[in-house]
Amino acid sequence: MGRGSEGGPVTLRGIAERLGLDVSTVSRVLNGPPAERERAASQETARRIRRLADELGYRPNPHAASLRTRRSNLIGVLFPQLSEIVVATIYEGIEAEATERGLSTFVTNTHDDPALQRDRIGMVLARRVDGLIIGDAHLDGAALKGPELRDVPFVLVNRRSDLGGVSVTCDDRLGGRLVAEHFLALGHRHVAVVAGKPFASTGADRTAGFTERYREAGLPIPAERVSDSSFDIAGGRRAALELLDRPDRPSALFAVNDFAAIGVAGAARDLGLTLGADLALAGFNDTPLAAELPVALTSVRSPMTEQGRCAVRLLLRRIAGETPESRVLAPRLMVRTSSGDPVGPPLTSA
Amino acid sequence: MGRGSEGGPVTLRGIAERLGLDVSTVSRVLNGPPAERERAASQETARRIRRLADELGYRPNPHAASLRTRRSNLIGVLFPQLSEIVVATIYEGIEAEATERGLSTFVTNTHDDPALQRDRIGMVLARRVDGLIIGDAHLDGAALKGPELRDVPFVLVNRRSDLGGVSVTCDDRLGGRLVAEHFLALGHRHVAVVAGKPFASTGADRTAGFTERYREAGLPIPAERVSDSSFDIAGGRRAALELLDRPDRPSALFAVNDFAAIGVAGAARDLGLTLGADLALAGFNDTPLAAELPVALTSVRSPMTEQGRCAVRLLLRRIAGETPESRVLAPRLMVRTSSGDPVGPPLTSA
DNA sequence: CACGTTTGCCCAAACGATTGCGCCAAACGT
DNA sequence: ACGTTTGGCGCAATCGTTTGGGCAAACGTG
Repeated sequence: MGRGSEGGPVTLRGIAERLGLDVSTVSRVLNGPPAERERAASQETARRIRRLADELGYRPNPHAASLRTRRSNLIGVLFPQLSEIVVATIYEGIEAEATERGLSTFVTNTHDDPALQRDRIGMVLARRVDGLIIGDAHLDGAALKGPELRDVPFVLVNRRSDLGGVSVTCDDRLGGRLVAEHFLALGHRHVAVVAGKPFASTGADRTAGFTERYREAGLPIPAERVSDSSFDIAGGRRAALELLDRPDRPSALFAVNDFAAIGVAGAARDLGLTLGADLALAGFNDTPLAAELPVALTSVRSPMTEQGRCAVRLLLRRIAGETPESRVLAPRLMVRTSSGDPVGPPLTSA
Repeated sequence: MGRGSEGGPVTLRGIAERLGLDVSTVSRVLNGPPAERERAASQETARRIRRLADELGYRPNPHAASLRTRRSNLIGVLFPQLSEIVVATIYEGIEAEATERGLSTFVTNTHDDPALQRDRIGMVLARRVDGLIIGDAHLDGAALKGPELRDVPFVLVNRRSDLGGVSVTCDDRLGGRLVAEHFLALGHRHVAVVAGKPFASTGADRTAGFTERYREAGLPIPAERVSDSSFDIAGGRRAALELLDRPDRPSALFAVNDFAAIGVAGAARDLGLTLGADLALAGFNDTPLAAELPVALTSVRSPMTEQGRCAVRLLLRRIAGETPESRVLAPRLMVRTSSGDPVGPPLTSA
């Protein structure tokens, strides 16, 4: 960018002047909607414009355009923590789809702190984004109620909210059921859940699906067998110690997240339990790590990149004024060594 | 944003009109540099302006400002892949520091593909960023030579380039030496390296530091004991199989990255080797995972968040026209179970 | 040949801020 | 009493686009 061998800056005006044309003509040819690009000038003129623009390396100034059109082609993306691989992977999908569609993204971490959530929403709105993708929603939708979001399109991703709003999520409830089904088939009667944070629909729904299925099988899971936790290794470890270090130890454990599951695995090892033999374990998300762990981890695969891409597509439709349906993507159970062999006859009541 | 109970849009002009003032006055009071904020209006007027701005929820339009000032307060950030935790963590540092300083970031993945790198540099420049943080540099600096970067400030992070340019990195060479030192102290004569991609200074320098130290100790490492790899689990596994599945198996292995190390661990397991006993292993980056693995991984801790923050600070100085020194942050060796006990007398020639 | 209709362009007004300059009145110095 | 500051503002140009109107010439039609 800069000036093209003098003759004025490389802007529409610069080009227009060199060519003895008006900026409007140049604008229409270079940046106009396809229809206008054709009709705006003669073949010959259009060619000259495009050639010069090319030579000078013209790039439309997005600030000027946004100022005029009130459209920034920018979207804001909120996540609790980008260094979590699940989140990072979803974001990769978002970024890929956004780039393909000519959008740029601002992404920011809110650490699940409601104050930060509001704050960052304010920041991205101040940047005049066209819409938001919210990946850190809490079930109560606290940060979503603010007046700022009244008339800005947004979609939720990964986590839904009880407040409603367009969202794209994995079918977490079904994912939980799949694990329950698997454990039931293996004959596990006493099971427990490392449930994640209660404000996150991911953990809550996975837990709900799992317990629901066990209830249906006539084996309701007592409350003390469901332990909240953070979604990281340390959280899984803590919860596991609580659940496992007691006489009536469950024979199978469902961690709603692979990292929590890794923590569980660590705790199990510390307690002298062998995964797959003394304890069946399943995680969620089928992180690249899962299959590579010393004892390969049974996990529910959820389409993360696709979730991100989908969120962008839905957001674009929202921006266009539509109100698309929320999307729920199908999970798939990946059975591996950690869930071990049957410990008894199948308990599936179906 | 919108209109504040009618009376015009919430812009400087809107506010000025309601107050019977000129936009310039309002601008200076609200957005001017601290010095002007004081002198621009009387205490009383300033108060009225600020009150109304507050009531209406005024937010300066960044597009308008950028158009005028040619300063966008935007920076572009390039990384190979954000779903890699090392990268994601560095980015967290960048994002935090940037936000604190009123900057927003565009971050994008280039997958170490030179074509994509150029492409994305073009994209962020088209967005008129004030500067770039480049986290995907190749040693040959291929993507850095383009004319686009001639007059845009940038700093490298994580990886340096042979072309020079301001960078902030971990002292990777020293990190490699630390591991070598450790292995030597444990008496390992036959060692090997999972070296990462040769175009990344991280892997190259860590490998160089390691081999250098062994050479100094009079135990040069033959070339076939240094195996290139990708930085992920699969890469580590492949390289490890190549290095370990042979009669003259090394007794210690240095993987230049924790994920590669995890891959190595997997391969070792498959070969029936016990980490810490049959094979000493060290990784790099001290990922949160390292300490939590079934066999806790010895790893070199590198200050990742700090690297990100530092990059932003350096970039700001570059933008201000200075030419700060590159920074090299100190690594620290975290010894854990995976490197095991001594296998012989110390070999340290020092 | 008169009369619509394209074609091919130009005019000019936005969009919302920033900033050098100028102006007027009151306060001040001598 | 008369310049000179200084405080407190306003004027107006500018950044680079977009876009609804025009307007003349060329063209098609009857």
